[in-house]
Amino acid sequence: MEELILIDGNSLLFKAYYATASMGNLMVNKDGIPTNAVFGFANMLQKILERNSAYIVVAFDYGKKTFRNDLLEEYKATRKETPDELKCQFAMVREFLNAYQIPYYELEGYEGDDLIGTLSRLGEEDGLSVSIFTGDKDAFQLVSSQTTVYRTVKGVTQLDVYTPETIQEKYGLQPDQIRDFLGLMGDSADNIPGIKGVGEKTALKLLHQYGTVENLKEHMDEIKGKMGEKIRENIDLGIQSKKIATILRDVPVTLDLNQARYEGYDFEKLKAFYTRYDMNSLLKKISVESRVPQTTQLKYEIVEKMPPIENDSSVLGAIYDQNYHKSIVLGYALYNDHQAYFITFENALKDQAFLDYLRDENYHKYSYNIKAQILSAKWNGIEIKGMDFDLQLASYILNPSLKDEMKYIADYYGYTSLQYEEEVFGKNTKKHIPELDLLAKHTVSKAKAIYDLRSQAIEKLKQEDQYDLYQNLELPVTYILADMEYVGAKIDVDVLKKLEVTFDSQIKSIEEDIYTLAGETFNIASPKQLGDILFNKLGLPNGKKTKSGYSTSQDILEKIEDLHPIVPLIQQYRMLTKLSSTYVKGLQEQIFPDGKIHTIFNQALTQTGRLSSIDPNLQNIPVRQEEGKLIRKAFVASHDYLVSFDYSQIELRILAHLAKVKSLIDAFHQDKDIHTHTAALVFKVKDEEVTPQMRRQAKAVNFGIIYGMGEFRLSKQIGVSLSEAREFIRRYFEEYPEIKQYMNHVVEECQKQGYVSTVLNRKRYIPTINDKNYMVREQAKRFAMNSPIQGSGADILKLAMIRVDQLMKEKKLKSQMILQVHDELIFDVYEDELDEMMTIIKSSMENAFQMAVPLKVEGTYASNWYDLK
DNA sequence: TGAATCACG
DNA sequence: ACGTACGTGATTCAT
Repeated sequence: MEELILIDGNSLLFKAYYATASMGNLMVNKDGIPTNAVFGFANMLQKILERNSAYIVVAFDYGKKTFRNDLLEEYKATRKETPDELKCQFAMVREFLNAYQIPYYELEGYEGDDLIGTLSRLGEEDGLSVSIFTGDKDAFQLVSSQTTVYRTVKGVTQLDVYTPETIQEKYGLQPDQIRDFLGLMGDSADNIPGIKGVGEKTALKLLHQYGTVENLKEHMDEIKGKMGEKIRENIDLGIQSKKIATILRDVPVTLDLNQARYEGYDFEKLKAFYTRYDMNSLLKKISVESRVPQTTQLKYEIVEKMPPIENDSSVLGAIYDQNYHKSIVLGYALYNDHQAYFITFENALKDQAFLDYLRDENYHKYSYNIKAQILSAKWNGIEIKGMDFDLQLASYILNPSLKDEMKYIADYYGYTSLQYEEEVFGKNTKKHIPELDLLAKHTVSKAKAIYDLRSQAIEKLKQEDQYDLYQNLELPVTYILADMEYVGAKIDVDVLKKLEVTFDSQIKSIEEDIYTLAGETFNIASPKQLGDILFNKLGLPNGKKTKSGYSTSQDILEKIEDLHPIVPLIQQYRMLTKLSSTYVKGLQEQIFPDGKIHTIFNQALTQTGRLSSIDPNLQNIPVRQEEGKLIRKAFVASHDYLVSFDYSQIELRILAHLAKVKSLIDAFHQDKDIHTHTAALVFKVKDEEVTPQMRRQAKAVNFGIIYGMGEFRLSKQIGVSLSEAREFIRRYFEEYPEIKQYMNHVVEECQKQGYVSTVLNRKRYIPTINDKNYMVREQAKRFAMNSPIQGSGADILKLAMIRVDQLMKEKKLKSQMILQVHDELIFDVYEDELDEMMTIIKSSMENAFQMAVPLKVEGTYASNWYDLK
């Protein structure tokens, strides 16, 4: 069925305007003309056009007076005057639509709603499926089996879908009862009275019983009590309000389908428009699009048995749950230049030829998030080999800020025919398995996108000199991570159970003490209630950081911990509940039937190239305090020993290398304690004369420098005055002048080329580096200074992982790498391989990357993680 | 859904 | 005058 798109121009323009205007600074072009509403509207239109619909029309209101004012004089009387900044954009949007060659209708005395009501009726009669885009609830009354309403939720970026089913679900009403609903409730924005005292809840109750306002009038004498009185008094207002809320469907407009057919924009006109109004992101989009051939209708087949696959293809499993270790796989899509199929998972399992194909590494397979593909298949009994192109990883390397969704990724390459996952699967409570046809179409579309975009991605990687990083670093790492996740970390659940008992009894006892000291019981976990007790009731000096009340965070509590015995108790309570809920209880819930925890390492998320770990996060298991560290006793070897190696001071070494800091490089070559060395320089004393206090302060600066810290933060961190901190930093840069030079240089580089890069040419784009806002700009500078350091650290550990893995394979060792924690690798090792593993890991890590300073590692083995120190 | 808090490197 | 150190994830409360 062909689709007719109807857009409520006024409604969307208003929404787009207020969505961004409320944030303070209005977007304007270089002549100072406000453009925010049209920009929002244009963005939304581009998204709508991705649906490749046949027909499209935009409707506008026209004239101040409509028939509704005849019914009710005060209709919309309380509306504030439209701001001038928006008024001028109504003309602008018409200009925009002309460039897009999209017709718009307006008719004196009618609102856009009424035009849409009429056009949707005409569209339905012509056998079209109709989609209405608006910000108003009123349009729900137009919904039918043929007509769907898409309503903007937040700003104009997100859309809620309304079908007869969703309206039934949400309100328990038929679409045409929406008129009665609005009539009864009234609408303060439009100044429609409704029946006083009847709100959403009551209106729905009445309609569920009486169906319409008119029928309610018939039966209103049956209604008892105050409610009955009110209804009898005001029923005529209700009936009139309904009339006003009713969208007309027979205004004198005609729908000329030939005129409404969308045949693409006028490139030159649109380019001129975007240029004039400084809408550069949109301009870029159409410039890219115009080079991409228009996608033709996707042809594919849903098969019960996969035909023989002749060429390299993209293969994509539809993984339903976010956690692919536990998820079902709904089916597989396969796409190459002359084959396009979808097979359900059930049928795939029975299709021996297809299983053989998947297992055959000689067939190259392209995909998206290979690790998830391999593991979801593996847990469900299917082996995949030869999957050697990953669009997710390639795109992440090209730009780590890209959102991890195929739709967005494809858009980045100017390939715009995909749908959002949410559109297909729904979200939150509405998440569901779509019908086979829809699922197949969506999955095959994505497989096609992978296939079509592969050469573009590879080309771009080569162009950016990042192909090596992708092919020889990230891709090997993804297979290693897949193995690590699948092997998992063995847990001794008894350790956790015992800790749970201990912690919970301590929590209980502390809880009682806190209530006694406070003189009342309250929710200690509620910062709001806690703040009230501490700062109002007990009158403690509030290190008051008002945003939505008092801050009760650790650093505030530390300042007042000696002033009242309740404070240390709260600190204890915080620590113990954190440990109990996040770790002791949380980890137990994550143990698989094999007695292990299988985390997911996200390889395409961080802005710097680090991994992240989720479900559960095994990169933040407590270690700094003894109580928390006990959790680590639960992580045990599944073979004989756990082995851990970590880099010593890797980020400072990288800084020394990148900035060519002579004094630092020398110190590292002499294997000096780097914080002591720094302290000696800054305080101008001999190494032996450095006090612990001096070393502590120097350490804070060393770290702070890596993060781009300012004097304010330093003074707070080490407890000195602002001027002392300033002097400290001055001395620091005096001793390490290359660091200052380097930092300036990185920032300048970033300002010039828009990104910073690591030792392996991993890039991070920082578009705010030239922002007009001081704060934003300063933050961008800190990103620029820190990212090459943190990112190079990530590069180096990944190199080490590849080296270790390769050596282990060469020597056919059965021990396994299981975890990575940013500068540390953890292995599950067999006793008879222990010595060899210790040697291999140490040398692999130390020799992972050649720098002006040596890389130093420290390693230990033990039977559990706690004893690895 | 977002803010506050706190766990890690 | 302003606001103040990088990168993450999980839990809880409150809207």
